[in-house]
Amino acid sequence: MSWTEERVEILKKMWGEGQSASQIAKELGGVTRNAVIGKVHRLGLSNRTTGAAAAEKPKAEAAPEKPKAEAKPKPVKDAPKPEAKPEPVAAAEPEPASEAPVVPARRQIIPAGQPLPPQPSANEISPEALASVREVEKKARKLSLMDLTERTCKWPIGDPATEEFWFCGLPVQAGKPYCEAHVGVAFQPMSSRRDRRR
DNA sequence: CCCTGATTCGC
DNA sequence: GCGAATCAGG
Repeated sequence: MSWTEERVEILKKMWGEGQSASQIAKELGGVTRNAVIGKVHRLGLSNRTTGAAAAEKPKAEAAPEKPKAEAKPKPVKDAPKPEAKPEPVAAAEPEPASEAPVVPARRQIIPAGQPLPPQPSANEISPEALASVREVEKKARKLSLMDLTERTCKWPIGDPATEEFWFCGLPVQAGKPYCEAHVGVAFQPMSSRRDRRR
């Protein structure tokens, strides 16, 4: 495979979207992530960070010193990875944009945007699934956030505010973000939409 | 061990 | 220009 304009366009687009080199390579096919990264660099569109420092590396090269790699200024902060998430946010306020003259005595608004983990609300989940979940949690690999990958169950266990918190980490079910047991409770049969009495 | 990007260097 | 090998790191 060669870098046709078309393929380069895809590369640029995906890289711009924050896709990883491996993902791009997968998409393009016929190339490895190394090839993608190499191309990215040759195209000069590496630093994906926003206001990344541009000018740098005033490194002087003249001394026949050791070709040992040194000085690797990498201010690149980890960009938030938009992984597959249950998208919690929903309410979209038009916001008249008019500023409030006086701050209300109290704010009754609870800070929204809570990435509340999809905890199994003790709803009507098949007792079977619940059982397997409890079982699975015993076997959880107890992975930290860093250890999560595309193929590790991302089901949170415990309270994030305590030491008692980790992720399941078992092998995920193809495609899904969770292991089989957790997929069972995460994606409900769509039947339990009991209308709440009001 | 899984993954990420960065760099080097023979081709 | 290309990309495998390697490096450095989460």
